[in-house]
Amino acid sequence: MMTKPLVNSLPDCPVETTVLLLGSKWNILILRDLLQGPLRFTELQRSIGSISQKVLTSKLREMEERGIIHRQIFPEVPPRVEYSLTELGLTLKPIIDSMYQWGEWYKNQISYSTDPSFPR
Amino acid sequence: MMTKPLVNSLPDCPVETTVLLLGSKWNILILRDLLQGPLRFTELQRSIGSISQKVLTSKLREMEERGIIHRQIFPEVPPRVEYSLTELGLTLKPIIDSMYQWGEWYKNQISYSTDPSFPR
DNA sequence: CAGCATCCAGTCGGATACTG
DNA sequence: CAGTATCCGACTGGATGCTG
Repeated sequence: MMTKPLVNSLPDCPVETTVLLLGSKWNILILRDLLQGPLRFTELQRSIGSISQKVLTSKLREMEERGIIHRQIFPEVPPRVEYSLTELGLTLKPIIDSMYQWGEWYKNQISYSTDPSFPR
Repeated sequence: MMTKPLVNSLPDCPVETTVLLLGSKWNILILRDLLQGPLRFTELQRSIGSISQKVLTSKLREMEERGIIHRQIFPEVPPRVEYSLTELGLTLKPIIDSMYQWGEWYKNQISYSTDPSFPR
């Protein structure tokens, strides 16, 4: 299951390690979408919403190298490629979940506090 | 407690909202360190380890604007400034915790799998 | 469809010098 | 100590055109 590590020597701090492996905001959004199940390239691009083809490709390659996602090629015409999470990728679910929960809570706070009928 | 929102309209997706508010890797490391208690500017810079003064300043201002951290100035000579988490900042703890746990687990996996005596 | 190659603007972030 | 100001190189990421 485990492929090559991110760098030769990981940071001492576990949080820093995680941040390093997660990478950018794009990687997190890809992760979020693939947690719902496998997706094709174009589907992923659409579900993320605003990512360019070039960036999506490079982030997918990066995550594949790190053993987070799996790339399945179906030799058809037209070509079909499906991306899915590896076992390792799935282990990141709790992090995405905690982000989801916080984001939901935060958005509620915001909408309450900007609601004119918000109690004082 | 709640200050001005990050943007006028937050993304629909809670995960994306969280990612946006967290910002960069630097913000996360600042958060990690301030979860241990208030720190002065130089202490923070040292505990993060490799951040330049310019970046640290800008990230602190950004997080202050978003209501995540509090900046306390003590009118002394030499000047003293302490940074701490706000109530809102503290609510992010579960996210950092989940990152910590995952990172720790991951580092263990790596070290086992590269250990020559790793059982087959 | 799922890319790769190229160009190019904008941002990030380090280094350095200076200040209340 | 805790910054601000400036310069500048490196990286990020969008747009466009082409391909198996």
